[in-house]
Amino acid sequence: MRSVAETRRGRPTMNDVAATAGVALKTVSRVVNDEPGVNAATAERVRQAIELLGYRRNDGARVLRRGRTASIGLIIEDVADPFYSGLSRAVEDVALRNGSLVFTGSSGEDPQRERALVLAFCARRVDGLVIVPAGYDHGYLAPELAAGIRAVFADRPTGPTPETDHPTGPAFDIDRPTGPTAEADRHTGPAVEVDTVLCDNAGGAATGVAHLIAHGHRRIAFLGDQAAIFTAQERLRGYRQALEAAGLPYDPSLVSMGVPEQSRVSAAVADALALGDPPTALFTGNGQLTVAALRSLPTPRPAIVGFDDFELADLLDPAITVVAQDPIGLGRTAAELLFRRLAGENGPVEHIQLPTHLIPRGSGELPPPA
Amino acid sequence: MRSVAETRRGRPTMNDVAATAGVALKTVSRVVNDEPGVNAATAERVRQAIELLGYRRNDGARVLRRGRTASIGLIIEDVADPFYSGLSRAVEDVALRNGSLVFTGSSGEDPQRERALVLAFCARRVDGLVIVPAGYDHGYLAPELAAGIRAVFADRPTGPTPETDHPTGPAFDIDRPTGPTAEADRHTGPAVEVDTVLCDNAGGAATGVAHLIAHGHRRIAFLGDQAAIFTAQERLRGYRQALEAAGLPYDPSLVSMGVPEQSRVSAAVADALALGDPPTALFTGNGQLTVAALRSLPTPRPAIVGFDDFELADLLDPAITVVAQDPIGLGRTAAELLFRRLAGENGPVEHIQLPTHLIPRGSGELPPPA
DNA sequence: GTGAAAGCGCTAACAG
DNA sequence: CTGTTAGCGCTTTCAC
Repeated sequence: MRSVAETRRGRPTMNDVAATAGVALKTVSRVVNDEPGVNAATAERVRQAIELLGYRRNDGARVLRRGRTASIGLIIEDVADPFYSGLSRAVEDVALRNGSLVFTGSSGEDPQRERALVLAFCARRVDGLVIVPAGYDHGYLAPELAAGIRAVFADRPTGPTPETDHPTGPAFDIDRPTGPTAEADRHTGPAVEVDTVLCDNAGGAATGVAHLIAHGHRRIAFLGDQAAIFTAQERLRGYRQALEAAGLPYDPSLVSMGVPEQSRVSAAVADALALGDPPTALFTGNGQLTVAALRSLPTPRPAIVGFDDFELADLLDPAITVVAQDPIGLGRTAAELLFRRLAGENGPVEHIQLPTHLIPRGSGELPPPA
Repeated sequence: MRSVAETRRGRPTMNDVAATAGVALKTVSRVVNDEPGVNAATAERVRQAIELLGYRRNDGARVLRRGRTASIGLIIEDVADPFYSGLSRAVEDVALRNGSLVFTGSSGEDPQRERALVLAFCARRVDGLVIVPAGYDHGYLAPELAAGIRAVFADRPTGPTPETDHPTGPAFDIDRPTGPTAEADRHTGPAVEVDTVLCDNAGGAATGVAHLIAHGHRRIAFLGDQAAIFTAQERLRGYRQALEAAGLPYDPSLVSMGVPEQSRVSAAVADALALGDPPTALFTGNGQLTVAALRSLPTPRPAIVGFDDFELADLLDPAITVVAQDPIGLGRTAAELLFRRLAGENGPVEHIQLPTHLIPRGSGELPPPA
């Protein structure tokens, strides 16, 4: 046995500390982990050796022995998106409160990358996962779940895409079917049953559209995210529900689904306004789309209501009426559910839905042009 | 030796796979790691066993054996702040490209939490760290650095705060000395020498203030973040440089440093405008402060230039002139430097400075009232 | 109170 | 091409 850490390369180990303090390995372990049953003087000697050597416990080795890693994985679409960064922060806070560290990864709406990240996290033996899924097929999760890794889906569910239930019909801008979400991602593995925390996408969108209808609009354009994304589908569904409830026809030429890029949005807006019977109001399906639409619309802008609140919505002129969801609540709820599961709560699978609320600020209360 | 995984609790191990496939442990290891020198048929048999058992390599054990964890830690102030979320995403992308995973933690400007997070990451034996420091004293890092963990500081440096070199004097709003950054955080440990990537805070602020001066302003208020924060100090320094270069006096009653909360900012703005000789223009020290100031200022707003670009700055009326820094560039540069270090590049400590640039949009070109 | 031995799941270094 | 042995740094079990 080597006497002092100097001899070794790399970090000092418990063995080094033990040798320096002149005690057995196990005693060091007891001190490091605050286990009872160590003589105060001995403990002090050990602490000095720890200080001297700059020893720090190797949690990797500890984990290997104990099983639990005290870390969770978080997969979102993009940390840089304010919606997900709020969610992230909430998850992180809950994790910290539960003594857990967080691995974060951005899928960028790519199911392959989502899968790779999840599996990488699982290989690190995270205790659990909070996933905002990019794809629908999570068969790859089955062995992990079977092995005891807990997962909670946030913002979007897993399972068969409801897409086919709500055909969007021809749109005034063609959706790109080439997005990464579109390929090879339908039911190729066993379905997984997991806890889910969503917000009321359809209800929120219906509320927003009904608000425009209440202010006299009868032709309302809908600008949505890629049709393959669950929330985009649900919000479109809400739009249709609101129209139907008001006895208004559904006109596919008023609907555009696709990537939330400025160029696409500008084109979609231009196309809509060029229609023979143009819309007098616009409902946008998420924060990015709202902002992009604002950049595209001629001034004075027509009436607009957006899904998602965003910073400065209140400072624009007119201020922007939005259907706000609660990304922090979403993250917190999902993470808390995860930690309850990890703590041993083994009830049936939960599906939680969070409410949205309309914030009237001006842009949604504009009347149609006379 | 147990024959099949069924007998065991938890996940199957290489041993289980070996038993199932009827080969030795090492052969499984070779297959799992794509090492050469395995008979195709044998490899296939192993792969089938892997599939059958749902085996997934335990990277924790692998790490224990190999030393490198293929993970890095990222400590920022708050993921939910757009500046840091952009930086995060950039770090994450570089890490992914280098086959590494990212632990993320938000310090919330609390040096204690920063320290706790860093040490937790180190206990997990991350290979390296990208740190946006909340405090100045990083003596606690010394043993980790000595043990071979590499660290790069981003956005802010370590070491003695330059605060005393640039006294702010009395301010029109009193800075809260109670912030977590203020306490017990000065030079209590050995100084550490680490790579640093900053942006040109002083130069950027000077450019912004000079821009206002060029448009005829002679009394310009400065609204900064907490005086203990490096970037806040540097930007104030730039403000003073610009005044000096223009032969304008420095008037402490025009300067307010403190937390970027709406209530404080509103009070600061009100106080400034209530002065006998009020400012005709405002320079704000970061994105949060700019937004809070916009909410506080009477309309029509006086001239304003903000440090940091922000979404929708171009959509306000007038659009907001800003000194833009590049959070993505900051994150990318820091992460790339870190991975170069991890790859063995052992040159002298680097201190990289990234440029800022002025984006004139209208608010900074307003003349003083006649 | 303290310690010795075994082993978590894997890879490195050698055999065969 | 395949297998055996040792041991990464720690915790667990049980003996002293």
